[in-house]
Amino acid sequence: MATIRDVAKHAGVSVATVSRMINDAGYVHEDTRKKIETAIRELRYTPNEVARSLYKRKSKLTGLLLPDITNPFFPELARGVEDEMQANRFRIIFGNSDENSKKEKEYIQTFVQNNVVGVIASTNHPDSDTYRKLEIPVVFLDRTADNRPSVYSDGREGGRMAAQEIVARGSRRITVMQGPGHIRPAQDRYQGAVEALSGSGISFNVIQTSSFSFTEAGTWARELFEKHPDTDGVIASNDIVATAVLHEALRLGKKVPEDVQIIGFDDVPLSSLLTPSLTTIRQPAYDMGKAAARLLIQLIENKDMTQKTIQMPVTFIERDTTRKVEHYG
Amino acid sequence: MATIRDVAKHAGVSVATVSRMINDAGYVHEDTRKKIETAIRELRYTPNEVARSLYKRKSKLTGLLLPDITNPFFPELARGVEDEMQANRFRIIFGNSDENSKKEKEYIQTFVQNNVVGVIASTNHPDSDTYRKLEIPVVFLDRTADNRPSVYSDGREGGRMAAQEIVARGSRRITVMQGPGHIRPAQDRYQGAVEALSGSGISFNVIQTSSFSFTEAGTWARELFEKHPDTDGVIASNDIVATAVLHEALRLGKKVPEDVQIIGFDDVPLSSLLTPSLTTIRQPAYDMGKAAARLLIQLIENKDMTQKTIQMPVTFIERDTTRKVEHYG
DNA sequence: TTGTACGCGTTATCAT
DNA sequence: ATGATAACGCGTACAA
Repeated sequence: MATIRDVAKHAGVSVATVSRMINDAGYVHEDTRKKIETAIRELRYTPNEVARSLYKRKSKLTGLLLPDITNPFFPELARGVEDEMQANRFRIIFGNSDENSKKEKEYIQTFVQNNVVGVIASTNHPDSDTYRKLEIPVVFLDRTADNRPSVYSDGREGGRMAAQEIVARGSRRITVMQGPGHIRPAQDRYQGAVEALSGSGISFNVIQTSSFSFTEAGTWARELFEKHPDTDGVIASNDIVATAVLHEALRLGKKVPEDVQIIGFDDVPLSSLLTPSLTTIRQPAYDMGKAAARLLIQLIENKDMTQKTIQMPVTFIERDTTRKVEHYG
Repeated sequence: MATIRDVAKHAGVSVATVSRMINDAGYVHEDTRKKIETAIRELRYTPNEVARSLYKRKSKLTGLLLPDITNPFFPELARGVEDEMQANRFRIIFGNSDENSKKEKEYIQTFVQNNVVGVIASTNHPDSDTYRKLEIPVVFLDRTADNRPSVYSDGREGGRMAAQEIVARGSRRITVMQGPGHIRPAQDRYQGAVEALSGSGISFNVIQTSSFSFTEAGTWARELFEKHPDTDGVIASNDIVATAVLHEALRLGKKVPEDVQIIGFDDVPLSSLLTPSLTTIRQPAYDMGKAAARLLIQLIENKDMTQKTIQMPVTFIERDTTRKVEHYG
């Protein structure tokens, strides 16, 4: 790899001049500029970002920490982040945390060891020292903490929405699937649903689940219909679980949505391709990712912002696992 | 951030001693070791990887370039890579290429500017200068190039398999969906299928598709049944397209697998959750990712390997979009 | 067993 | 308009 020295020698000037020209800081004569340009081209010189980073104590690197890229909600988020970063010439060091604090900590540590200028993280412990003590901007994505930069959607409202819509469509023996206890957004949705259901005076059952994995989802779906065979409405903690429930319901010969209605959460891409297609509460994942990246970049550049937390709207996506209503409410 | 200097001062020794202790290279007295350990703890010192990287001309950073993390096949790959890298304390700079050479080139360039020690890439142009001129090891993932390190599965054999299985199960008016022309694995599958079909003397139609996106998949599914309404067997270019075809077939009131059989490719996680669940040709994506990372790490450490290309087996996953047979062949 | 000093590739300061 | 040089934080000869 050619260095700035090589370029300087090749062009017959000093490294200082080359540096000035590259960063166009300070004067450099048109003629020397040309010479340097040629040298750069001929030697295929590109600045060493590591040396830059060492001197300036900041890089064009950014850290992205997500629970599990294998959960279909996160690729959308990640892509939104990446597109925005890429457009602004930032690069991303990526890691999966598995919602595990130790792993998070390790990642965050190596992020700072590599001089990243900012971090986007989806964590359940935004208030832990891991983040509190960080001297670079952090944006929490799909998670919140009071008064700290974050981009998330209103899970509670989403849960309420799901409950209202399923009740409005006639379900009366509802089962709510409560997502993993340690995952905040899952609990928000759950509470929203419970809130709305309690308010409406309709009784409901709860099935507790402990992960969002594809393989386990089937187990809970089976448990659901074993314990509560007369369920006529399921509010799932996300689309994966909803998909498993749908699959199981059909396997048991139930008609969806006639016998049982199902509402998911997230609106991951596959939801519309199921048969029947899945009614769900949509989070605008891609846009959330983009917004988070944009916010982080602003934080990196300005250091102070007025609008630090962005709550994105959730929307009811009516498809075929719920019945139609004319109008209600 | 504390530097090695701070630690040295705090412990009353020289930076060299601290360095030696950290990397345990050379002697260091037990007493001084203790003092240094305390200093490190108290100052919360962690080595600056950037300075390390600059001096050693190599980092613990690795580049991962995938077409689109939003395509459900890739998260599995990525996770495999990440798990293996993480276990070996390597970090990943991640980018989406969109199968676009310019983007690829930009990413690869910034990878080297950041001193990455190796690259894993899923590209259609492994022979381009972008990769040929790289001075660090590259492993091609889900793609191949003669004699260069790569991890992929036998798409051609997979295509053949799909054709044989669908024929063995009685389809006689088959439509093959030909994936995007510029994506190698898609063409391999296609050719494998065509090969087997031609060999069996069974006629077939072809529908050309130009991406693997969720949104467009539906369009081709519709086109398929408009142009070839009597199709009784579909070999899709991947599970996304297959899912769209399934969805469309059901929408048209066709019975699957009685009226039309469908075979996908990849075995992405959702396939088993569809109703009917999708018969497909499985690629062991997670393991492929792991294998690629393992191979890259060996390349980074050894520089010469005997076994440079790893072909993973594809397997026929019989589920419910195909009919049952007792035995055949 | 420990310390001094140089170099990794840049940028920025200060002369010239 | 340009050049010499210190500094960024670390690892390693080499000297002590």
